[in-house]
Amino acid sequence: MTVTIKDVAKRANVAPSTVSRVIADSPRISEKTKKKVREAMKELGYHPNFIARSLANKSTQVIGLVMPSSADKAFQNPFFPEVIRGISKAVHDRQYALQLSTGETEAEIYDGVVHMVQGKRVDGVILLYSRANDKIMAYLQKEDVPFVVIGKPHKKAEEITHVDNDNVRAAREATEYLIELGHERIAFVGGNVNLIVTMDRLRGYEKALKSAGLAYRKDYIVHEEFLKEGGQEAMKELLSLAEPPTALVVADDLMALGVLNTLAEMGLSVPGDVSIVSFNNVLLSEISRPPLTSVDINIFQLGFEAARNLIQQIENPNEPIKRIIIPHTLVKRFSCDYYKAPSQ
Amino acid sequence: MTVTIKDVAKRANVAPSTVSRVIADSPRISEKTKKKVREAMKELGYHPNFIARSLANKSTQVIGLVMPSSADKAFQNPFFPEVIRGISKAVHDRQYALQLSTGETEAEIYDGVVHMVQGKRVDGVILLYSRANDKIMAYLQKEDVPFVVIGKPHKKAEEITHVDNDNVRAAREATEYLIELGHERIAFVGGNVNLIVTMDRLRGYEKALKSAGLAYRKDYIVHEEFLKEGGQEAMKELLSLAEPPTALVVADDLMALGVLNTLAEMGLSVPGDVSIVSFNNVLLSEISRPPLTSVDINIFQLGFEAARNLIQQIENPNEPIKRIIIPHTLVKRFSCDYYKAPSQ
DNA sequence: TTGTAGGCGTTATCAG
DNA sequence: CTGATAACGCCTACAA
Repeated sequence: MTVTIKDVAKRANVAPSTVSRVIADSPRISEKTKKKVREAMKELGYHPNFIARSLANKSTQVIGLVMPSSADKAFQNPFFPEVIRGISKAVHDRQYALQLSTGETEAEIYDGVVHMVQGKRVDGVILLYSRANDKIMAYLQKEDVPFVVIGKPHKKAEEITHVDNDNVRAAREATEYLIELGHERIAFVGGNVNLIVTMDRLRGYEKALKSAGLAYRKDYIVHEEFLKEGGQEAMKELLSLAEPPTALVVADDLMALGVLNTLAEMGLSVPGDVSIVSFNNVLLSEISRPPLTSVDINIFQLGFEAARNLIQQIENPNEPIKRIIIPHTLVKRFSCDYYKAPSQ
Repeated sequence: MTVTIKDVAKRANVAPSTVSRVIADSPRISEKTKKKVREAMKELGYHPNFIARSLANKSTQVIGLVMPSSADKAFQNPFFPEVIRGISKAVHDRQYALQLSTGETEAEIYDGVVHMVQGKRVDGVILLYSRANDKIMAYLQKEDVPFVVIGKPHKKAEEITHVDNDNVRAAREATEYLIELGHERIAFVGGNVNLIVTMDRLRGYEKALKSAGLAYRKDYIVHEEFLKEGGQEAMKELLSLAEPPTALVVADDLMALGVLNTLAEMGLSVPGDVSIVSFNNVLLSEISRPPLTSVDINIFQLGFEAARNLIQQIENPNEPIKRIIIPHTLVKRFSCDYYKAPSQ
């Protein structure tokens, strides 16, 4: 039925092993036979069987991708298509394939990962998120599976290859930008508290306040997820304080969109009444109203480097642990303005 | 190194084939030996090797997913995470894995698909989009690979299993809703003209106009992609007509978001000056300003059914061709209002 | 009910 | 430079 290496071998009057070598483009085969074999392959319409190769090789040329729980609204974040685009790019040239984790709940996803790892379906794994006490990460580490995480591991970051932004600095700079504009009452609107990226950005925000000599107020820190039902409450509370903030540092663009709309509903204008700076600089930030000032974290690059380094790690077992920091830049649009003292 | 079926066999004092049968839960093995073998598996930490199984079986339990070109902004559409969520759900229970097509350009993606099909890496394929003259679809058909498309195939739809909405009807109903509100000057803002879904929705729009006795005007049809640089131009032109439309049927929520912002920039209010109804009802439509009236097309279900049917097709070779229509419903929010004659 | 043996399509190790 | 031959880990007749 399917044409195999043997058929090609017969057709070209050589041994199967020779055909195999031609496929691998071994330098120890004469150009003449190579040509002969290649012709036979063409004529028969031969295509190597990856599965058989994998079995013999103990290498699948497949990389597993682990997304956060799809039950989570975070799944809808445009961050993911974009990292995947980067990963896909890096992976395509080197002939690797991508396999996606499946399942809705955390438990299901965990099982899925165990399955694809134990079943030897993948050579390595990329974790597309990083949060505190992640079972999957612990598992991968225990099993000594090649993997890289996008984001900073919660613990033992120096033992795990990861690709990240300097989120502390990014957040500090974003906050400093607002300070430069004259704002003194700046609030922080974070996402899921378990995500390391949230923690880091919060720390950067803190640092900026501190070095500017501004007070760090607990009531200025909000961690609701604005995309959830009723998530607007915390936002409303924040702006009903006796001394409401005049500027917000928002965890990411999708959340910023939610914030933008809550503000509009409350009759507050951006950047007129409140300035906003957010993160990620996805498509959304351009087409929002007003277009968002956002920290571009080079999502594509995050994915690209993660994949590139994972492949290196797979192909070279004693590749050292690495920490790769992708640069960021503040993209100024129209969601920030100078602080204006309220006209009494 | 790795523990195989043989190791388990020795440990349990049975033949490898017996172990194999236990894995498959063959009814022709006594409960007693089953238990014995299972204990041995546990003790040794055995996990079946999927690759080896695939080779022997000629079945990989993997489904390939083909996304549109990631060079395309369409890639950022929240439609995709959501279909994938549905697919993932359907696939997880039945122990199938998902493989993603890689590559940026169309040519790269085509190559990728050929690779994964010829390399026997997948048992079947789901096409996550449908457009006119798609090389990939033609290829899959020619090679007789089990596949299903999400959306309606351009040609020979009766020969290809597909999962779709009745987009013609959906668009007609959406348009009729605007007509009921008193609108007579209704424009259509479509996405990529090559996508079948765009064509169908345009047809539905046309039908609604026709049966309401309203004129179908060419200058009311716009097909720019609003997410592109300069895509707002067509929009502006549309609204600068001598008789500008008072309502818009917009291809999908993401585009609607862009339209919303272009309108705001032009100083037009929604739904005050212009009413908008769009499609897909993704998260975005809830958090946009105003929240969008949108046709819910049950994206999750589209993915779920596609996967379910593909698996049936894979496991039962003479499964008939099917056309599955997922129901839709108009979700009314705040982007539509009654037509108000302009105060002279 | 269970064991034996051959095969799935490649690659790798030896010879030559 | 090329050819046998034995794996890779599992499945499935066919036997027993």
